[in-house]
Amino acid sequence: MTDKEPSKRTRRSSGAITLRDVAMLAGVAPITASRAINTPNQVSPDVLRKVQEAVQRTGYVPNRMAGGLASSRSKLIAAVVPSTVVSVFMETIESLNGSLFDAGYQLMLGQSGYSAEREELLLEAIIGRRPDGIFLTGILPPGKARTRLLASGIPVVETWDLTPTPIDMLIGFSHSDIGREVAQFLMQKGYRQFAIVRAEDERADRRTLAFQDALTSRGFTAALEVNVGASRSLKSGREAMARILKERPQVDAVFCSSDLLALGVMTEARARHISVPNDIAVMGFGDVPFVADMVPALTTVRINGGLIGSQAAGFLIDRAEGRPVEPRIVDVGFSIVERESTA
Amino acid sequence: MTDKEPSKRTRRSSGAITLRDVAMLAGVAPITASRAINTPNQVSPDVLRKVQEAVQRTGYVPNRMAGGLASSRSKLIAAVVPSTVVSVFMETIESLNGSLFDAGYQLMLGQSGYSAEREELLLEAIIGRRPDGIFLTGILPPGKARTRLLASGIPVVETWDLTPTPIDMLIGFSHSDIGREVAQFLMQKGYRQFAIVRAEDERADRRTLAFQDALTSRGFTAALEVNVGASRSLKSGREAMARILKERPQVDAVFCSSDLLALGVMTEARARHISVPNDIAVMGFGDVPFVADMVPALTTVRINGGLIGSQAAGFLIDRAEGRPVEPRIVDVGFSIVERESTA
DNA sequence: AAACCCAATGATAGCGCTACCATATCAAGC
DNA sequence: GCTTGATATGGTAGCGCTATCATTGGGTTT
Repeated sequence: MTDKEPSKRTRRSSGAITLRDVAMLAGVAPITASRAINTPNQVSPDVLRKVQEAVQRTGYVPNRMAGGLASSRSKLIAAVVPSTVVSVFMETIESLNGSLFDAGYQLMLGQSGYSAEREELLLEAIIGRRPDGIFLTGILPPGKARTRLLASGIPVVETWDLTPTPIDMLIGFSHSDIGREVAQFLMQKGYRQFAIVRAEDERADRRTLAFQDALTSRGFTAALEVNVGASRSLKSGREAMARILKERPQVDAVFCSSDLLALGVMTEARARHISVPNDIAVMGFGDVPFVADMVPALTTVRINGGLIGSQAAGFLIDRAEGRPVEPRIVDVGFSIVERESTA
Repeated sequence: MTDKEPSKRTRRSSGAITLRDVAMLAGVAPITASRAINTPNQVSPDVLRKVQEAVQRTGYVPNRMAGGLASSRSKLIAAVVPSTVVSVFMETIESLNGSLFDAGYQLMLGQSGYSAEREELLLEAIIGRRPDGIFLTGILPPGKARTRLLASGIPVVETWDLTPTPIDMLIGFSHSDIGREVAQFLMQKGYRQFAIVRAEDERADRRTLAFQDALTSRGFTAALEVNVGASRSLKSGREAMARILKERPQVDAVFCSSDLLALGVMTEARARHISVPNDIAVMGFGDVPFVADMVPALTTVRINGGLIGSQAAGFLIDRAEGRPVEPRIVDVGFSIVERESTA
């Protein structure tokens, strides 16, 4: 019970093994132990061995908070995803996380889509961690958040969209192009009367607009537009289909804002013994894994979400390590996957 | 170009506004500014106002790495989720993240399910951040990782399962109970010949075992078991159904390891003009949002994933803030949601 | 042989914050 | 008046690590 005995765990110290302990055990200075761990080719084989042994023996795990503070490099990347469980983004996040992990970075998750006040808190929480980069699902419109982010100086990738004025870096695709090309695809297939089922969402706006433009500029009647609001559920797809059949029964092709909505449209059609694609064609957006194997298999727009994630990781890591990224805007494009729901 | 001018951004310093800057502007000591920000009721109204003004004017955001290092409290929680995109867990993660955020904690994401070597690296990465708690999707079997985690002293919640020997805290439900109750439910409905479609997964094992036990103990023939391996896709559900129809066409009820597999089974049935539930009943597991609105609507086992997440957040926060958690094992149960796919 | 270089190691001084202890002030209690 | 105690503020010393600048002791070079 003497004070001499250094009883480790005080209120101040966490009591965990530190670099100092390892260095002592290995008989070298702390800084040398640090080098042995972080830049092993800067130390002699002998020192390396001794330090590695000490690490093994003690179970030492470097404290990344301390390291980050000292080096101003947190090795953390923050990702902001919408709060609605949209599995389309999962592929991206997974691939992002995987690529980051391989490079020794960790992912911190933030959810957007609540109140403006919470959005502000989220930004604060993110900046407070001093991440080496920020991944945004979508693009950030001008406003306080954007200004704040810009001021923070942290590298940012916006994704899933294209704009000539990104905050910093951008990896996405053109929603207008999608709207136009889907319209062209359907017209070319011989469909004449269109409907569009869409969520309340700025990107869906642009797809819709381009879709309509392509239609009317070729002399077609504008598509019947059904806005399902915030809910992107299968159920809203069914309800939308019911409305389409009531308001404009002659419709022969429906373009949906998401695969789930398309699934709802097909479900409602089936419930009413309307054949897809014989009576009506259906297209989705997203190409979630299971739509390929449904009956009928869904024709949809495929986005390579994994590519967006890994590419974003690459950009963010490059910037974090001081390498410039050029060009900063990448269009990963999209593809129309033709299956059975369009004949 | 004089050295006198403190040109801020050196290689050493990040150049960002620090607490010191804020304190100077407010005319108080750094420690007082710290209190004004973190424990405002410990300072006078006058000081509070001055500090808040200074924070506003400078756009100061506290550096959480520095704070964490000084206080040994990172306000970080690490969550480990399986790498396969399984949307069942998303609800949990979202709710976990939301609850944590409200309490001022951030979520760090780690993906498991790769190699053992990567698992080790993941654990290292997590411990290196000194999180105040760790959330595990599933339970951790005895082994190096478990030992390591235990040794780290970090509070851990395991979830989605029940075991009498958790690492620390546990929030889950009994897979055996599910297998048994589903069997009882189906038997009581009058079904006689069963099949079970399952993924290669230890938890599915236990559901299957209990399902079979319940069957045979009541004198029924054991269910035909189709193991779809690691792939939980709709496609494997279809293939499984094809096998069932070939190997044991008299089957009148199929219990699936996931809703997606059930969807596959129903899809294959429909493709072959076999009616669900008239010719064959189908049950899923998970109750993902859209299965309620399909035709026929899927009877399934519902897990309250959101509850698991918020409950876990509560536990972790309590422990992080020094409050004991008792009891440490919580069974959140499950419910069988009866819909149209079982008549 | 003097000058130089380079690889390996170490000492020092922070990074930006908070725990801990010290001090100052003032009202209440006797 | 003097102790007591509560409240408000400040000083100091780290948290565990790395940037930066020495220092050492061989080799090379001409």
